[in-house]
Amino acid sequence: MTTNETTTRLLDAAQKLIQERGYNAFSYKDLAELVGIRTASIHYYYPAKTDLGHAVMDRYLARLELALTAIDRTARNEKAKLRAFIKLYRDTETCGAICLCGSLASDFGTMPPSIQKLVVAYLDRSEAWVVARIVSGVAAGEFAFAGRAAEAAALLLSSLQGGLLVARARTKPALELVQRAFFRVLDAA
Amino acid sequence: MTTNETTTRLLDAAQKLIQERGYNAFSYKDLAELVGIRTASIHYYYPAKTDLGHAVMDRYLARLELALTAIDRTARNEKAKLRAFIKLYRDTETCGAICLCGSLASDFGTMPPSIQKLVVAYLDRSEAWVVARIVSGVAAGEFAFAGRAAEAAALLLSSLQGGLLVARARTKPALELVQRAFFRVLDAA
DNA sequence: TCGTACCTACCTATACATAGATAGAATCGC
DNA sequence: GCGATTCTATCTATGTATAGGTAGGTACGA
Repeated sequence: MTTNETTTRLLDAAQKLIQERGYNAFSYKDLAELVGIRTASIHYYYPAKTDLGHAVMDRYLARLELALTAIDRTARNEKAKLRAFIKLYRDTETCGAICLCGSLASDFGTMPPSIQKLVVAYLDRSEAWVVARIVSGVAAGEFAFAGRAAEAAALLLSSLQGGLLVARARTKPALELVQRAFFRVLDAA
Repeated sequence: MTTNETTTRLLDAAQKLIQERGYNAFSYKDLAELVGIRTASIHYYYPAKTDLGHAVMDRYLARLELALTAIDRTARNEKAKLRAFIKLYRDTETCGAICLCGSLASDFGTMPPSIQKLVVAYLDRSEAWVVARIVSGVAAGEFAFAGRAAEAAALLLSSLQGGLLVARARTKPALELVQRAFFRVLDAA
């Protein structure tokens, strides 16, 4: 197997494990079994577990950027953009997973600072993007929302993260309801 | 020390550790150091770690019931009740902690079924209570909210759980904004 | 003197990690 | 173009720390 293939499979499997079980609840053994190599071989690519966690989060952040760019390019208005953003979370919900960032945020205190920074960056970036969409949507007369954009953005981000958490525990979707209620906020004066 | 004192201190410390680090990220050693006894002594009270987790969550659920009863008794209207409910989470936020239930939900897949059931019970109970408050508030003409109560309840619960997660990672309060935005939903027609 | 509340000492399993080996691919000097 | 060398990707074997858990002992108050 080439380095590239193996690292991709390692990152994929690690991300899956973190989202399903949490960073502190998976071991190199679990990961090795999933990928089909020995634990020692994982250390060849990622000397320490934190290196692996860092790489997973790094890629996740890069993918967020790609996704936001794609949404900005294709969606025809701000509401459609926000809907597409929410869809990213709803797809995660369908898999019975939570957001990688939410999972790491929940283990936040036990994470090395380098990973903490990436988690914060992910949240900050998401929030800034949502705020921009709302501000722009209000300016365009698309939303009647009269409050501060930061309020609505905090509500959306929090409820998406929390919605995944709640939905997984109860094996009952939450984000459809969350989405509906959220757009009421924006549409109401 | 009496059994009662020690169990209380064990439960307090365990809850703190779960809320701050997560169930899989604390050990009997950590707990023993916090309480000032030996790890073996913890086994005297809680033979297995799952017994301890179960007991912590059990108490948390009982306390929720007490809190809801107290709120129902003292708050003068539905809006005040919801505000008091949110205050429970805002107090947690102040401590830099997340909800015990949210922490366990994040480790959900690795938890024994007996604890999973308690987590689900906590969420179900909270949701049912919030739904009842909204329905009642709408009936009393206190809220203009025209949607399904389940929508707003899902939004509130999710955003409270997620808000704690997000706030802790960024050491920047989120629930005040969440609260403001949430009441816009109820107050808008 | 009996049970409660703790202790010391220990066990087994597993975690992350390192050392050193090897088969095969790639590269370099001549 | 070919042998020597070096690199890649993986292995086995092992180390060290820590996890949860057990066995059996002890001090002390009712």
